[in-house]
Amino acid sequence: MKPALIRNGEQPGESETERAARLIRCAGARATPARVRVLRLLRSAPTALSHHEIEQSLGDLALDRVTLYRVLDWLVATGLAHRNADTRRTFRFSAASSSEHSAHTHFRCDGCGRVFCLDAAPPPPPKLPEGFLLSRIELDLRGRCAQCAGSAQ
Amino acid sequence: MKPALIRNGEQPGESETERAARLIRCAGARATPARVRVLRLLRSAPTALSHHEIEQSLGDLALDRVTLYRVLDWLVATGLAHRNADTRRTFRFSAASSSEHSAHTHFRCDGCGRVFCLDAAPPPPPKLPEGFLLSRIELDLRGRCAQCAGSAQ
DNA sequence: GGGTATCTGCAACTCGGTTGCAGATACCCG
DNA sequence: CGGGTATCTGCAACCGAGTTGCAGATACCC
Ligand SMILES: [Mn+2]
Ligand SMILES: [Mn+2]
Ligand SMILES: [Zn+2]
Ligand SMILES: [Zn+2]
Repeated sequence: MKPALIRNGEQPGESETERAARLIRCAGARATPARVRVLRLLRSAPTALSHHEIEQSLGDLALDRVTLYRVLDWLVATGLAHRNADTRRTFRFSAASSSEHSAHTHFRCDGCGRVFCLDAAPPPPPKLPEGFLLSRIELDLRGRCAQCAGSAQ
Repeated sequence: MKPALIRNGEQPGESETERAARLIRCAGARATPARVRVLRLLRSAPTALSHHEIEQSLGDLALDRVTLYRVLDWLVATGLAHRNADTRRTFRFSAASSSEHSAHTHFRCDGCGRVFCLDAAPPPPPKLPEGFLLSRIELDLRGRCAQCAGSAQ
């Protein structure tokens, strides 16, 4: 609708869609509807989303299954998103935020498999065996989320 | 070969095989060769093992694929082993040791996917959102193991 | 607007894990 | 020690998440 006259850099007045498109072009790729929709969704999600949840959330705007996988892979490869396997061994994706890049705290629900990002203080880096290279510290809490703890056992 | 005269409790002179069999019977199940072999292997492994690695390690004593899955599931259900998904979304299994039951530190290699158990100090329990139930704290270090850091990038 | 490298959609595939069921066997009991 | 039975094993078929190859579409440079 509204023509995007902006080219680059922070734009306080831009919509979330415009912002997602700009981030994608800055990463050196075409701002296709598929990429824009997925990145916008990830950036507004409160928890890390699975491929299936993303498909659901896109509703009638849904992409082909494979295209969604490729979009997600590309977002991860460029660093615009993170990927990790949840307790049920499916990948979950979250938008990379500038504040979070080396340490992070997650709560993983053993009931529903969801992953919640918590703003807890990252633990101090420990000593590693000789030759090991550390790139990321994650504090991983496991148990049951409020919803799953409330219902059955 | 040697008849197992022991019934229960710690037995300093017993072999690793006898010890595994006793642990299984104490958990209320039959000490079948399949269970004994797998538990013995897990208890002697320095890292958490994948289903495939276990199959390989058993060599000519290998079980049916499905039986191995069921043995592993049973070990996890009784608490004799732990299961977690590695960075490549495959499950890895490790013997439960008495010293480790609520907090644990792992190093996950992004190169080969292996999981190393480290004896690092467990972080202090953080505060959770209302209604969340905590069962396990795990400090999760990610990067490259000595072997993978040594070779290609 | 047109040309082209990039992207999308479809079909077919791989891989880790699960389910159902019929035949084997560890262990309880005498 | 055997025999009976609940438990365990092996096979075949299945499932869902993720990947690959390729032909047709399209964002973006000009
Ligand atoms: Mn996160
Ligand atoms: Mn461990
Ligand atoms: Zn839950
Ligand atoms: Zn490695």
